[in-house]
Amino acid sequence: MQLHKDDVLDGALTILDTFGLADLTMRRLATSLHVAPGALYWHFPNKQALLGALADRISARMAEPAAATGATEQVSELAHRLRDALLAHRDGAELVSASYASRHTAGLARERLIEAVLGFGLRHHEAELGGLTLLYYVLGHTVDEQAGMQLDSVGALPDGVSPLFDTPDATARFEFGLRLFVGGLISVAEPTTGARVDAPARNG
Amino acid sequence: MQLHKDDVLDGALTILDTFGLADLTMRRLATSLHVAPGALYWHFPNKQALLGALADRISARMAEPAAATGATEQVSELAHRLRDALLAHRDGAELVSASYASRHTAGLARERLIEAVLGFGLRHHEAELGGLTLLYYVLGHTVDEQAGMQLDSVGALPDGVSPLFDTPDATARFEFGLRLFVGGLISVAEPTTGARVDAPARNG
DNA sequence: ACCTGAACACCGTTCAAGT
DNA sequence: ACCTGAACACCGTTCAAGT
Repeated sequence: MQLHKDDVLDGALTILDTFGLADLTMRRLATSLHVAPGALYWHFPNKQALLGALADRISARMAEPAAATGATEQVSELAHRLRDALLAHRDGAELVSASYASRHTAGLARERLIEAVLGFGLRHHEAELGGLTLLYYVLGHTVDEQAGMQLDSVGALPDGVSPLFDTPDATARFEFGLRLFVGGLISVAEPTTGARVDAPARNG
Repeated sequence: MQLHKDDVLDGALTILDTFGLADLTMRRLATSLHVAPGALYWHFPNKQALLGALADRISARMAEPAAATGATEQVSELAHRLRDALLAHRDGAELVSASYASRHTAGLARERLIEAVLGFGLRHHEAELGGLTLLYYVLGHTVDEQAGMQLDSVGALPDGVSPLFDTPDATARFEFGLRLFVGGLISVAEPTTGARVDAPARNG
């Protein structure tokens, strides 16, 4: 049986979900696929590239543009979609975050977020920066949230004290940052002196 | 000659600046200090703790509260101070970011940022979330910026094409995110219907 | 084209034993 | 109290050689 790129990624995702990112090693992955470690290097040039491809798979649902109509709703929809995608896999946030930092990702989420930010009436250049800012927020928040879950589940925290990471309001906390971001976008979008459709006036 | 915690951190910082985070290994560090690898484990329980202490040293200048008077100015001052501290050492952003994620840091920057956000009139709980949001932004942006610098200097990019990371306007890009954030803080701080001193009205 | 075998040059961590 | 020696159980990557 021939080994394909997708088989490798399937195996990698299984190890990730079962044992976590620290245990996702080339040797372990090779063993689980019943091949020699060197075999993986025919399909991927190195481990970073493999992890990047895995990050892209985890972020796959970011390929679709936002369905909502308003700019605020689109931003919110995409941010939630990304967070949900990251939370769907053990260490998903850490993996995708690291892949973005090392530039071994296609950057689907980034593209989509920038598109949505464009809906606030910013120019290209500023929408790019705004989209990146949102990406940093979603990744940072979700890495933190997921790290907290791990600590909780491993019992590293004193009994009953999950100070920041009670799962009930993790979503509410996430949404606060989203409102903050949207408020910022609105304030940055409108020209210093009035004259925009639905947005309030700002003083310099 | 006795080995002290601070000697270990000095050595670690030298390796970090000279060779980067990937080459900062316990064995290499031990060699540079003329001790056996095991010696390090008398001073630090494990590598993560050592890196956390190093992150705290890099962030040391965040101990001092902001000197500026306005809330906006304080946030800006602290954000710049943190970014500057991270950029002062090779892979500084990556190291501090990882240490925050793994909770092996004292969280000086976090505390200071939350304090400054409090100046916008938010309640405790919201100021904490706002401070974290700002922390995510500064870390995310600076990791990205520093990673770009690395790629540039290693010549991994086609000649003359430093698409996002021309050092000239990296600071300007950073400040755009800051304005975005401050705008968001203002919009979140003011009660839904008018009645705040210097801030504009928002429609729900 | 795709993979194995075997090596190269490393890791972090532990722990008895020394001083 | 502080450190060495030596081991344990791993890593990522390369590459001649096989099919």
